[in-house]
Amino acid sequence: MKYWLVKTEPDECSIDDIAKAGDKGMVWDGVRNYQARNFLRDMNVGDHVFIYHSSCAKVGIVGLAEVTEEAFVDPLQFDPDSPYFDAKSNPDSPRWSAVRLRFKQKFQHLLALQQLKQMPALAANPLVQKGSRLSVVPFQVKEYQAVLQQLT
DNA sequence: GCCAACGTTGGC
DNA sequence: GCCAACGTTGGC
Repeated sequence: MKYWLVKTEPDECSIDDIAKAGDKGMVWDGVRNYQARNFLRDMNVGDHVFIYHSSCAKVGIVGLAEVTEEAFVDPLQFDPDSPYFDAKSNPDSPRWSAVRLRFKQKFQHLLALQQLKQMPALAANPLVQKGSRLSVVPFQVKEYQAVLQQLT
């Protein structure tokens, strides 16, 4: 099993929205960065995924989800009405992928970016590095465990 | 709203 | 292949 973190703007899709989606989970689409896409494609069913709220008042890790469907073609890239439409994506070899995520839990407290930056276990993680804009971030087992420990 | 840092595009 | 210009991300 692998561990990840995905960023989301709570105005668009918050941890509560993921919770509301229930057991069917929700399609995690709209990723338009190659490095992030490649990480999406590395996800396997059962992997754990931290949910991180970005571009908002309370930035940080808010909950946990799991992968319920491995990478498939992101439909929005072929939808001209979508902000995620990509005219240059070839249907014979689609550029962008999506996964399906299902809610596991919402943490009682936010683990703020400020706190994450102070954790030695996360020092090497792209999430806390200056200028990093990666929206899908891999977590090492020890990084994952350190986050969970910080939450208890 | 500001702006630093980054990724992508496209001319050459 | 270089690199300037541009658009986007995301913390503050």
